[in-house]
Amino acid sequence: MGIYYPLMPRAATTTDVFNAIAEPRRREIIDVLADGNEHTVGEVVEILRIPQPAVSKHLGVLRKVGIVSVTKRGQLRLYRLEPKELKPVHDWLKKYERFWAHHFDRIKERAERRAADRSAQSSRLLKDKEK
Amino acid sequence: MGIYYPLMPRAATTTDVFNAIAEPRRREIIDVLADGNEHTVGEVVEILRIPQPAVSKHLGVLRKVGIVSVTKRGQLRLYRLEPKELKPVHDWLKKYERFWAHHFDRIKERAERRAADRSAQSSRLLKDKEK
DNA sequence: GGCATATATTCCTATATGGGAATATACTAT
DNA sequence: ATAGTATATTCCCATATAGGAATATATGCC
Repeated sequence: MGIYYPLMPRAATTTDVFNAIAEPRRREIIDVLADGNEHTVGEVVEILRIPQPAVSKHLGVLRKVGIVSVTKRGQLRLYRLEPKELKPVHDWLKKYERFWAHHFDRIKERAERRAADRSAQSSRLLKDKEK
Repeated sequence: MGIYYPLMPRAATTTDVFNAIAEPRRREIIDVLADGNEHTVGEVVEILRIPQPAVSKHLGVLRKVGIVSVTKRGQLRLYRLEPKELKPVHDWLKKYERFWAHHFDRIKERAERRAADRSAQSSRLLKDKEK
């Protein structure tokens, strides 16, 4: 008896692309595959100087999420980037692009004006507050 | 005695922007702040229907990373998005944009593919040499 | 002062790491 | 078969959650 409380600890790295690319080494691996060609585990190991088991594990995470695909050739595993899987991240960021893309447009200007107004107002409100 | 082996478990969510935005609820919070205006914790709570302590904690993470800034006004905390902090993610993704952005630009794609082939070839040559 | 409101913090716990070391598996060549 | 190479998997463990509940810390109002 008793109520079942479903806990939600930190999400698995294989949950989605956002979690998968949070790990720096995985981003490095992705960067190695960025040329669009297939690369063996050994190549990644040699380029990044990361222990082979670590590379295999990270590639496993990327594969589960779909960011990379694998092809067997003999004893080799040829990993290839599936860049379209990164698009959701880019799409989410699209909304914020404008904030740093155009430094001279009205957005920043308006934000600064608002901040100035509020600053004046809150100084007034918060005046004689001391303890 | 024995050697001290520094372990490196999963990085903290406050390590960098990539880790901070891996959590879906934090992205939702960011989206609420996306209008560029200041929002109180209560507003976020009401909009997203997330328990207040959870919102405060998530905002704390975002603040540590610098994605949001806070201003006190009375008992209120006014949170504001600092979108420029998201730029590193966008910059990293820039490299992959071409894979989904220009589906009709065959010329550019082929040129890049050829360049990639060349680079891969020289990598392989280098590797064989070391062996 | 006394009380309500807004927000932050603490305590708890199940879960998921990422790295190292060792081992297993699969394939190749002789 | 035997040995060697390429890659994956397993075991172990210190660390960091995210959520819920309860509590603490302001601050505002009368």
